[in-house]
Amino acid sequence: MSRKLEVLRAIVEDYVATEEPVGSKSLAERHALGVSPATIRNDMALLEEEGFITQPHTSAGRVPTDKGYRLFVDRLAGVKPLSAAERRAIESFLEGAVDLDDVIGRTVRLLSQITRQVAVVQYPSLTRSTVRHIELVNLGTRRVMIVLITDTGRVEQRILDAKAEVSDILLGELRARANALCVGKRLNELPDLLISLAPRADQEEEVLSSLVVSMILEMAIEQSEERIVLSGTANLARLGPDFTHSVRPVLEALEEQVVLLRLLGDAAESMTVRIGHEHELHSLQGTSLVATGYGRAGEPVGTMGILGPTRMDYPGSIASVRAVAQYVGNFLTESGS
Amino acid sequence: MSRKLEVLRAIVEDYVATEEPVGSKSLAERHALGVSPATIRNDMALLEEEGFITQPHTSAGRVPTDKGYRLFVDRLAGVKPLSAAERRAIESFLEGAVDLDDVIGRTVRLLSQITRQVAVVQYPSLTRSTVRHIELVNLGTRRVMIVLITDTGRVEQRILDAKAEVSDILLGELRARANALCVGKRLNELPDLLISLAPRADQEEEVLSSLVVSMILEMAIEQSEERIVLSGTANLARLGPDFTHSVRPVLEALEEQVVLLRLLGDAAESMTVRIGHEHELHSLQGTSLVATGYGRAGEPVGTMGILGPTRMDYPGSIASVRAVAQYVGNFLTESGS
DNA sequence: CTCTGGCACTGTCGCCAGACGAGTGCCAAT
DNA sequence: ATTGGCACTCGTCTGGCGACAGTGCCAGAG
Repeated sequence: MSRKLEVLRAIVEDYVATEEPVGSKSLAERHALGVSPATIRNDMALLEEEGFITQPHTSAGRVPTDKGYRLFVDRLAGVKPLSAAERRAIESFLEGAVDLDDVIGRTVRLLSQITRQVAVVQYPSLTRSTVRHIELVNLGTRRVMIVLITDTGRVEQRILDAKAEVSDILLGELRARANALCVGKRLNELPDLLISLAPRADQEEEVLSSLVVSMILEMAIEQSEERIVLSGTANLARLGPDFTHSVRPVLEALEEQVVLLRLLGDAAESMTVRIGHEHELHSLQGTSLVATGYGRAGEPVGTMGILGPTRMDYPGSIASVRAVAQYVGNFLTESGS
Repeated sequence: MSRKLEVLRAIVEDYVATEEPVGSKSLAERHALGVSPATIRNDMALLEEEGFITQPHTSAGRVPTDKGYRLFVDRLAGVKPLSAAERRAIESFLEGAVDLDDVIGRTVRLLSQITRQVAVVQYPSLTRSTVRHIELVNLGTRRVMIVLITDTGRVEQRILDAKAEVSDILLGELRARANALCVGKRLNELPDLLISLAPRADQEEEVLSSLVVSMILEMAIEQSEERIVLSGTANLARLGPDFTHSVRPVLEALEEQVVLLRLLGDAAESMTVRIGHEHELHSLQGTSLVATGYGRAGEPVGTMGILGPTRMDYPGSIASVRAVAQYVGNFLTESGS
């Protein structure tokens, strides 16, 4: 690898470590590059011309630009092995998890702890998972509870206000048919399948079943229920006083579920790193996202990742996110089928 | 009311409004106290002796102490009527809420919006509400789903790993008996009631029912499931740069469910205001809590409130929290029974 | 006894000038 | 292509200075 790139890597590493602009002299000292500061200065001048680094003001050290970070993660970042403590934490954090909420909660906390950044975890997406069971419960007083259980352990329920009293027998029939039709199918197939449930001679049943069907569809489709949880927002405040003015917009953005969905939405299956201005939202300019899908091998059901300052430890973050995602994926697959 | 107290009120109001230490002169100008600055200075000296106000440094204006705020909320704070916009927001924010999660989510967002502080809402406590329905669902492959529905709309579910295949008939019997026994009862009565479910001649049923019973009890008792949600943490960053150093510990504290539970735990039924050092946790020293119970009249099922800097608009916050709590309480009562 | 106007005192904040130092860019030499 | 040297640039730190806001105290008036 050319020395110029070696210098860029050194700059990124030092800057991430010290959080201060790095100059040619300290660079020559801390890294065994085998050349003098003057030579490094020449390389740095070139790197600056090409837009990989800048100086905040004349006569200060250099700081990587977003473009510089991009090159770094694409071509220069090696894999950083996890520490023993991290590995241990990952292997034990799911012990004793009782339900899906618990699993997701533990995951997001773990991620924020080991990366010391804001962690973001999307619940297993309803549309990508399959139906394990549909339950209809007669609550009396003209109310029916509908429960939808997916193979990823997610349980969604609604209470339906039927217009008339509901007969248990009728409900049982409906339940049986709904399950026969839907179990094992993906949620996004439901609309087509459920059509055949609707037409039926009996008047009473007609009303009820169409209500039930529409409610199930609502549950399956409604994207707003694509929940995302986050943790570790306190880590944002750690970013030195220079970040203080920008922490508010970031926090505000993070409170919008929609923004989070968009944030993770494009981050498809494989490891995705989005740096600074690569975000659409410009309140997230100073931050980077490291995210990946999780779930069955090659068939992710959701996305998780971390969000931190562009000046972050990419190799470490990538390693952590990947390891956690893999572990959770295995866990869901094992316990889920 | 003595003029001294009038002065204290004026100081609190001005300080909350301007966020700057308030001096005798501006005080005399902005408030029609009918006396000269010199007189006010005398009163202020007394107030300072008694510990209600301090000056940050010798020649600066006065700032209320925690004790001063305490006196203010106890004896001086009038009721501030809600603005028309607030009233409108409160009356419409629950329209179209689909389930309990949704209700709580909307509530916490509303509260943080209108008070511009961090809002905290506790889910209806399981132990205080009553059972509406218990459902047992045979999932096949030796699994049984247990669903517990309360009158507040909360739905709790667990999946039970029965040791053997489960017969539907058996499960139906168990379901019927469990419901006959528990519906309408409070969750904390369940332990006593469920004892009678356990002893039974049949061997197979014996095993299953004891498993089910213990699971139901776990659901009813487990306090860790007393979930609390919060919103509006971005508002913490609004608190000027002087607060910047203290925002991190606060955020950290807020991420601990346990802390939140303790925070709201003591805030019983009626309106509670906890100011600064009155918190046990000293990372919350600079903050105040305004909280109240909500639920059926005189029989709260949960707590909600807001957390902000001690320097906050108490009358406004109290009015908002009270109004929202009342509205949510009504909503739950109406739709819940 | 209470209130008021006057006055001296004190600490903070903003401003400016000067010293310092880190770091650069360029150039001539190897 | 690399290196040492050197002049130059700017940002940061420091100390001093004056303006300012607000106080405490005191003597006098109602």
